[in-house]
Amino acid sequence: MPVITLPDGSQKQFDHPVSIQQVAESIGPGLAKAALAGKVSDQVVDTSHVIETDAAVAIITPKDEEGLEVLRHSCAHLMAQAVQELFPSVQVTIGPVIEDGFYYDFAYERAFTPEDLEKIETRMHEIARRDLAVNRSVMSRPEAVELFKKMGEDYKVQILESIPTDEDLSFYQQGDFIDLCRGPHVPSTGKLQAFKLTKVAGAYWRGDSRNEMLQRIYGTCWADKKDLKAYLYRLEEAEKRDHRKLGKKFDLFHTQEEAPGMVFWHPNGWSIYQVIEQYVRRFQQDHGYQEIRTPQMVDFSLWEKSGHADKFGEDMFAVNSENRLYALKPMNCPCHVQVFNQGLKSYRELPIRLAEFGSCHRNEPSGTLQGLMRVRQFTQDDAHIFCTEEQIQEEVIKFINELTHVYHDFGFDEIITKLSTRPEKRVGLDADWDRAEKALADAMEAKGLAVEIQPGEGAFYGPKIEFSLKDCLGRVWQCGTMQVDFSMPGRLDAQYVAEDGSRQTPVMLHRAMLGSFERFIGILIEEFAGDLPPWLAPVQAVVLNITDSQAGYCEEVTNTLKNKGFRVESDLRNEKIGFKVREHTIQRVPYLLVIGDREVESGQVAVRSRTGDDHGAMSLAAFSDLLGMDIEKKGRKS
RNA sequence: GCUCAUAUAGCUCAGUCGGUAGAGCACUUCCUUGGUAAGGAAGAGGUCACCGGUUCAAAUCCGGUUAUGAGCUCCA
Repeated sequence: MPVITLPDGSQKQFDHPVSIQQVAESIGPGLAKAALAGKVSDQVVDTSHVIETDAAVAIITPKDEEGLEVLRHSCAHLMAQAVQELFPSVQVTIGPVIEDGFYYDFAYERAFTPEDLEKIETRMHEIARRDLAVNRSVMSRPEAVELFKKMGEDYKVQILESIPTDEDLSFYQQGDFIDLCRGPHVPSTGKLQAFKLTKVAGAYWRGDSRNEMLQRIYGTCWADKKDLKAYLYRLEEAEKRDHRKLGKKFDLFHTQEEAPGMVFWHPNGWSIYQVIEQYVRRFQQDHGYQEIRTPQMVDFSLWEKSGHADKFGEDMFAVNSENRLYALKPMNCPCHVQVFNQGLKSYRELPIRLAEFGSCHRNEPSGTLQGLMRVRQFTQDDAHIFCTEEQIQEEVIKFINELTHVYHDFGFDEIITKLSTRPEKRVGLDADWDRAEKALADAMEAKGLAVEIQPGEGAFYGPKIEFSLKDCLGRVWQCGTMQVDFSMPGRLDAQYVAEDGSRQTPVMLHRAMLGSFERFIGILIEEFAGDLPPWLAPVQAVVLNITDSQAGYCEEVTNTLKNKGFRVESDLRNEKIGFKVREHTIQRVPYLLVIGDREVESGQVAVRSRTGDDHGAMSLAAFSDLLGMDIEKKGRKS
């Protein structure tokens, strides 16, 4: 005789065991129709789940986050069923829910084409209209193995074999389609209405590149058609902010076939780059760093000594000259150790913080290149901090403070922070790894950051904190990093004289705030959709004349502002003012200064912003203050 | 690196059944001197990514290469 407690606190008593569906019906027909699943003591279950004892129960509908997940998961099954109906020889593997949708991996003798996707989607709608009941059943492992062997589903058999023998397995069947699945699922296929298949791509079986490649079909699924439409619209809008598109539109940079993964910066793009570099240079000077510059390429033996040749030798650009093998530096650390090694260092000097805007080359696999986000030549705002073990935590906390400040100046408040721990292939003693990981975790905790661990994702020489940002499509890119390294200083013979006169090996902290200028600028462009704040904008204001007669005054105004350090241009073309306003507005120039006879006479400028706001006529001094204040604010959202 | 897709004028794109390429914008010249998101006219501009094959004939069909895009793997 279960007593059901609902989320609003009300209770219902039943004199027999009840299913979630029955509970929903007892509340109302609308809810019964909308019910996708239930929640019993925080566990999501099918609507057919029967409750026998007192419990807290919630009915899950498409409006709930969990409901959406159930829909998406069921949609993956719906797709698998459609694919098997259309392509009977296909083998199904796995089909999980992802952000905004789902995918399912299939093994098939050929790749699916865009036309196949259309057919599959059409078939999915047909199956949904059949409104097949989705039934859960339980089998023992041997039964399940036999079933899938009979069906010729070799991949499913492999999955089953990796599940412990004693566990009972749940299955979901809709029509002729049956799949191994933990569930829960919608009660019937008719609940699936608003979905769309978005793309097909290859994916390795079990995520291992040594395995065969499967066909992965991605789809999206929503509570209703309105939400689906809104999602597709959001995607379209996001694509308009793509830094590669905006890079062309604003004439920032280009790449070309002769230099894959390397950037040709145009004047506008280089202006952004320079402003950022000067900002970071100044910031680091103010925070105890010394800037250095090290060679672009060094003898291969140094990379052998540092351990990089061993792990990344293939991915370095080699330069063979006069019978000597060099490598373009793929990173700056070994070079920084060389600078540290010059002269005898005392413990009194530590920490020593050496910074370099280091240009690096890495021969990244061709398929991984992506706009400015993943390139073969990039420049890091790199620095290495040589310190004692006792100083690690303080330095890490100092760095987190600095990074947060800098990101805030660029308008980023949402930083994804993760701790990556020891990988399988690594150098150094486990005891060192223990201490290094702890030092980073402790510093994160001290700064109130959630310590989310990515096991095995650390560098081969040490663990790291990763600071990541999202691009316009929500893809996460690592930017900042803080890495503890107990091994490289020793390998490269770095030493200092300790208090007791003994020689000690310093700890080296590798850190970058922005990561690479290329990636950071790419994200910056997408974050602001090209509307860069005035302190970063390549051109901060354009001075426009109405007719030729004001040309002289316009140039005077432009020069005055340039002399104050602003980035200002004049546009004296023989075009109508509306045309010029439109052009520079599209180019997202923060301010337009319009000058006609009225302004010449009063010695003022008429100020208009790129948002279309009319600031009216003002003196040049007043405009300088206005722009100056904007620049002072940086990217901060006021 | 792997799977799939794509590559036509500076940019965005069209190009049917295989018959030597087209639009808008941008560019150049001329007219226009106009007060806050497109004034008008004329002109120039392409070895259809590259290499090879099929064909009387290839932007178009086939193969390869390169680059780009999406996803996977990787990422010091």
